[in-house]
Parts: sequence; C-alpha cells; structure tokens
Amino acid sequence: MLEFQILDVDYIMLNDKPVVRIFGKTASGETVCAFYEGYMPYFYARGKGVLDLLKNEPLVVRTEGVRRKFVFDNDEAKEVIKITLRNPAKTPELREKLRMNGVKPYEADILFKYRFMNDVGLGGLGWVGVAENNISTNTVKVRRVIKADKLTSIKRDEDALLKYLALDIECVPITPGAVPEARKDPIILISLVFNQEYKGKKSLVLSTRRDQYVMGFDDEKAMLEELIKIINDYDPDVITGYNINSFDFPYILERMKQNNVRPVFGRCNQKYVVARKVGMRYRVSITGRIMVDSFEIVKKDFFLQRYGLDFVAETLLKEKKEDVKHSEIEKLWKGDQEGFRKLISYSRKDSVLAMDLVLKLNLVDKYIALSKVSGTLLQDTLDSGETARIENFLLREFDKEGYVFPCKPDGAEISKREKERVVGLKGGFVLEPEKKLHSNVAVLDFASMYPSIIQTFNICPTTIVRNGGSADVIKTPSGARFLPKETRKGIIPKIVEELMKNRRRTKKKLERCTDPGKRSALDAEQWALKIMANAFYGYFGYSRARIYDLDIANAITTCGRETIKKTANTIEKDFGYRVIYGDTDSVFVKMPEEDMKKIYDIANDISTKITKQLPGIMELEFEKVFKRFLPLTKKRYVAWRFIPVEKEGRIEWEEGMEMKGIETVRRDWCGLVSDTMKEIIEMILKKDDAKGAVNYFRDVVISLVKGNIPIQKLVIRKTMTKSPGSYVGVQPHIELVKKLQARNPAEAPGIGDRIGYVIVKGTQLLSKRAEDPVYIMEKGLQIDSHYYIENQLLPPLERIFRGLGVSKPELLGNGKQIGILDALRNHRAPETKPIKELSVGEMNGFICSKCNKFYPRVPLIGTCECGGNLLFSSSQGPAEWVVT
DNA sequence: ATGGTCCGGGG
DNA sequence: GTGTACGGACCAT
Repeated sequence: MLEFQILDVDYIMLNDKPVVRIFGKTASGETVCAFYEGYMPYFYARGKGVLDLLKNEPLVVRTEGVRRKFVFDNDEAKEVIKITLRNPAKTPELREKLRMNGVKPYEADILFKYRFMNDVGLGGLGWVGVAENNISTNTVKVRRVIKADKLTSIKRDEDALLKYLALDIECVPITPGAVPEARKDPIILISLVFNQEYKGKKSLVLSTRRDQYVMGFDDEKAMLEELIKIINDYDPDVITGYNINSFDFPYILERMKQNNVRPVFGRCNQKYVVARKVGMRYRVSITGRIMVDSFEIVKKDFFLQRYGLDFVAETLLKEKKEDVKHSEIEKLWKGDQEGFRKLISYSRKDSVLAMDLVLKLNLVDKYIALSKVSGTLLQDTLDSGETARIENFLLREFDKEGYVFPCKPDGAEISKREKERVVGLKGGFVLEPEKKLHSNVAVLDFASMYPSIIQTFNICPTTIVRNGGSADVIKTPSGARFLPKETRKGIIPKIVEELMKNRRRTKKKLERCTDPGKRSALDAEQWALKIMANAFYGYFGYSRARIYDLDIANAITTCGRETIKKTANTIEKDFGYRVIYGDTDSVFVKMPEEDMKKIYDIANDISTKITKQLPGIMELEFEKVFKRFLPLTKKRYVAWRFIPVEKEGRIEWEEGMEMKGIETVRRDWCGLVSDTMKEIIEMILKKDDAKGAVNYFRDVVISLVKGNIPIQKLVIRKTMTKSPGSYVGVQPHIELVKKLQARNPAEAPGIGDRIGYVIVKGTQLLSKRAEDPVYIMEKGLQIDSHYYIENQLLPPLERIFRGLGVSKPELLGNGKQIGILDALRNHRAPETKPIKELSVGEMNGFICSKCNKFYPRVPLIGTCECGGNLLFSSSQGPAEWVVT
C-alpha cells in the first residue's frame, strides 16, 4: 500500500472515457500520480418528461430513478432522475437543454474532480492509500504512476515536505521609457530561488546578457526553454513569487507564445500552462503544482499601509530590498557591468524575499488547514473565497444524508436576491455608546455566538417548518420555526457541532505541543475550524449561495439580537451594573472598581450566572478589561485593553491598545498623521491626560509651522500609472513629475514609479505645490503647514477629540485667547537647516533640544519632561533626522 | 446617500 | 474547466 498526500486532481479523456488523476507526494517526498478509471459524471433532474427528453440523447449513458430528499422539503424523499453521461465537459450542454424544457437540474454544476473526490471520500491535502500497481506512461511527470482500482482515504495529520521555487522576472521595453508590454517587449532576466538546493545551488539567475554571475543565453527563446527545463528538472510542488499571478506568469506565458515555446512545465506533459483572465486579474493553473502568490496572501492576511515588496519585506521580515526604481531597470540593463550586476542582485533579492515571505511567515499554513477542513484543493483554497469551501463541504454532507444539492442561482435570481436582502436582512444589534472617556469597563462576549445559536435552536434548511401547525416546534424571535433536535437534528447544526468539537480538541493539542512548527500548524487548524463554523450564518444570506434563505439568516441574527438585549437588560436590572455599549455578541459593562482582581471576579460572576439562564449551549464569557474606553460612534472606538491569561494558577494581564473602525494608517496620509494619532491616543488612554493630548497636538502644530518636523514625516506617496501628459485632471504627484522632468530629464521618475511629494507654501493651486523632499531640503523651501494641519492631521484627530468633547476651535486654541495659528500667522519659519545625515547604525537614542537630557527611546509623551523637543542623537551629537 | 471609475502589485 | 471570483478610495451627478 502506497500512501500519499493529495496536491492536485484533474481528469483527462482516454478512449472517450474520463480518467481521474490524483497528484500527490509521499511522506518521503516521492511524487505520485494515481490514475482512476471507470468513474462517470452524473447529475440529477426533476420535472415532467425528463425521461422523454433524454431518450435519444447521445450524451447520456443511462438514466435511473432514485429516491432523494430536497433541501427545503421537510425530509421527504421523492423520485428524481439520476443522469449519467459520457463526458464531464458536456454536462453544461445537457443541463441547459433540460432547463429550456422546464426541468430542474440538481448538482449539475459540480466540478468533475470534486464530484469524484466527494464520492470517494477524498479532499485537498488529505492522505490516500493505493495498492502499488505501478504502470508506465510518459503523460505525467512523476516518480511513480499507479493504476488505482481502489482509493482509501487515510486519516493522518502530518504534511509531506514540499519543494518550493521562487521566481522573478525583469523585462525592458523596446521603446525607451515606456512600460513593458508582454506582446512585444522581451524578458531579459529571470531569477530563481530554491528551498531545496538545485544542483548545489540556492539560487540561479538567467539572462540574455552575459556575465560571470548569470547563466547567459544568446536569445530570449533559449532562455525560456532553459527555464522550462529547470522547472521540470527541479520539479517544485509550489511555485511562488511576488505578484506572479498577475504579472510574471502571464508575462512569461505570453513571451513563450511569441517565441513559439510550448509552455509545458506542469506535472502533465500534455497540458499547457495557462493564465486565465478573471475580472481584472489573472489566475495561473499548473497541473500537479501549486501557485502561491505571496503578494496576494500578504494583502489578505496583513493590514499594512502599502503592499510594495520593499515596504512589505521591511515591515514583515525586517529585510531591506535592493533600491532600484522601475524606470532605472532599463538604464542598468543597457549600462556598464557594475550597473548590470546591481540589476542581477536586485532581481535575485526579489525572489529571495518572495520565498522568505512564504516560508518564514508560514503564509501557506492557514490555507493548508482550510483545505483539510473543507476538502477543497489547496490551489482552489488559495484562489477562491469562502463560498467555494463551504459549498464543497456542504455538498459532501448533504449527499451523505441523501439530499440532492441545488445548482447555483442564475443572474436574474442573484439580482432579485440582492434587492430583497437590502431591506430583508437584519444584522447584529448595536447599542448606542455613551460618548465619553470611560474607565474600568469589562467586556463580556458570547463564545462563537452564531454557531451556538444554530445548534441551540436547531436552525437548518432541513428542519425549518414553513407551514402547517406542528405543535412541537422551536419558535425563534424572528417568527421562523424549526423542528426540535429530538425530532430530527439538522445537518447544519450537526456540522457546526462537529467543527466546534474538533476545534476544542485541536486547542487542547496546541496547549500540550511545544514544537514550533507543529504549533503553527495546529494553530492554523483551530483557526480554520472556527472560520468554517462561523461562515454558515453569512452563507444563508449570501445572494450567490446554492442554499439561500433569508428566513434562516434572519432567524440566526434575530436570536442574537434578542440574546444580547436580554443579557444587557439582566446585567442592568438584576446585577445593577451599567451597560455602556454592545455590538452583536458583546456587552461592555462599567465596573465600580479599580482593582483588576475584583473586576475579574465580578465579571466572571456575571458571565457564569447569565450563562446558566441562557438556553442551550449559549455561553457568555468574560473576555477582557478596558482600563480606558473611548467610543466615538457605533462600531468605532479606541481602548486600552487588558486580557487575562492564566499562568500557573495566577492571572496575568496582557496589555495592549485596541482600535475599532479607526483608520490609523491610510495610503494618502503622511507618516506624521499616524505617529501623532498613535501618540495622542496613548496619552488619552494610558495617561488619562486629555489636556496633555491637546497640548501635544498643539506642539505638533507649532513644530509644523516652525518647520521643525522632519520632512520625511510629511511625504505622501502615489504611483504614476501612465505618462504625465495623459492625465486629465491635475494631481499633485503628476505635477511634481513634470517639474522634475524640466529640471533633469535623465533622473525624472518614469511610468509605474512611486513618487513621494511634500506640499510647500505658495499661492498656486495645491497640486502645483507638490515638491520633491530632497529639493525642499536643498533649497530650504517652506512646507505648507496649513495644508498638513487642515487636510492631514485634523480630519482623523478631530473625530477623536470630539469624543472627549474638545471642539476644533478649542483644539487650535482659538477662542478667548489668541489662537496659536493666529499667533503664528506672521511668524516666518526659518529656512530649513542644512542636513546632517546619520545612519540608523550611528544613532543611539534621543536627546532633548532644551535641557539635553538623554533618552534611549522616545518617552510616551513624545517630548522631554521639560517640554523640549527631542532630537535624534548619535555619538557625534544631536542630528535633525535619520537617513536610513 | 448611491453609483461609476480608477487603481493596486509587478516591469 | 459540469467554475466567473475583487475591493477600497475617490469623484461626479
């Protein structure tokens, strides 16, 4: 018996019959492909004259009457026709023909590979056992090809060791200065990085220019052919890169087409690698391998200001990227050897970073876990959303219970649902918060509220009672009624229960596990189980769902609304505490105590007692304490948070800041805004010093007006996506590029470059006053402090201060006394001082400009105790700013 | 408020 | 491949 883990599944037609192929890897790292013959595509149909319609249909192998249940049909099995056909690809044709004739098809849009996997009991990244019946074929590129008569699903937790390849290309336009187009502009450089050494190498760079550091080629065609050879030879399971799905691979494939190179580098020798355009993006599929785009995952899993590789590598990996602007590539390529070598190392580094992102941050772990829970193939888990996972999962469960699964809704149905949803779907209950700064707030919340509700009230499309008055039903507050589980347990509640049970088990395992690699996988697993359990509620209210039902979606949310209202009420009436805020599944309770231990006891007492009164498995838990809590509006607040963690029987508190619905980082804000916001929020919350926060804000304003803020903190970045001439409106970064072109055409930014600009003082239109930071320093220009105050700092900060009851005039010191802005109006900012450059390495702390007190780190208040501004300090004394 | 358009990442 | 699948910010009616 040979056991392997499933990486990919597809099928081919052989002698007019489908053959399913399961690609995978053994624990020892051997590649395997199992061929399975004799499995035929089928679906179901119900309606008048089905059999007559199919009588002389050549696509059909056979029809048979079977008894199946229907999702909203109260468990009553009815006759339905099971249609088996010859070719999976012909299913849509037959399906539409039936629809035209008023026949309703079921399960007629399930991908053949998933139909097969679900019937046989296999799933993405699951393990499978086959008898070692080796055959020989040159159609697939794997170590062992097996003809499988029987496939046995095996329960096994570990993962086969995967081989990774990271890739990055560089290309240069034929027309100088243009943006490269795959149709005509060649690839000049390809860098490859291997996680397992390839011919003794960790990386490799191919190029059509010769150099001792690259593998050189006479032309692009020869280079592309070698690329294919290397991929096939190294044989990676995963191919990664930064934005490879939307850039590198579509580009490579187009170049191969132009050069008449056949793109065959998957594990099937007959199938070309293709990039399908889907919406504005591309999706690349390579048989037997998995494409992992580290850019797409980082964008989904991390919230960052920007997603350029340079920024991402620096924030996530603390690694620097080679500094080469897009518009420079052409010059380096055509220039001297030194420049070319810079290009080589730039490209190599990009691949290294793409690989590091995936491996050091365990980017794939979550998706592996989701695949295992839902059964979807890893590639599909990476490419598609929640719906695909849920539906694949549900199809299996409903099939097992003897139900037929509905087809996807058509366009008309979707838009009908979208309209009714707007008015018909109720969300969670949100209490209007008392808008002021609160202290000592205990946050209690319901553990997995919606999954608990589904189980408690047995909410399911298979248990909903629509009409007729069975006396024995569960009534939910929305009016929807469900059979009690004693009568019949619903499929969804059963699934949710199973998922939650598994999650508890996994969390226990995680507690005991010390191996860091396994911990990461276990943590991903418990996360995936939670995600899946929580996804059902949203699914029934999603307009593209196969099982869509607003009554069910509303039954769930209404139960939640009632529960939270009742809970808040009980806490106020029976326990005598004030509930100052609540949202969907949480209540925020004002504590009459300062002492954390006492708060802990009170909050736990409340939650235990309320849990006892709650129906079913609903459970209220004490989650955390907000030492300070500042609500701005519904769903938006900042808080200083303490989470209790039990350690050896003692309670320790994990301290941190929490912000909900507050943008602290935004692409079009400069660094000063996020810095100031962070500082001010901390002063308000941690020091309870609203006055100090106002003063701090005023200090920033004054520094700004005096020209004391480092220019780097004022830089706003935007990308030039097309030539400056083709912009219709005036935009700051484009106006700056025009100026830079006039000053020095050779050094000016090109299309695709990110342009950092600062707004300077002047009478012209705002956009015309965008200036290059370096130029500002050289010429000693004055920045437009008014712009930075009104358009950058004030909009977000005013919202926060309003929460404290501080109005904008008060903030700026207008009012009785003379406002700071008025006082400064005639103050001429000094010319920017000459720069003293300082590298991070030389910097050893901060020093007060007034009293010379030294600080290794910036104190919380942001200024010296004496109120003086802090400067960077080095062994050579204080410096204006740090150049990194 | 609601709806269409632009843009991101990559070179 | 029995599939159609951004999403947020910004601007204009």
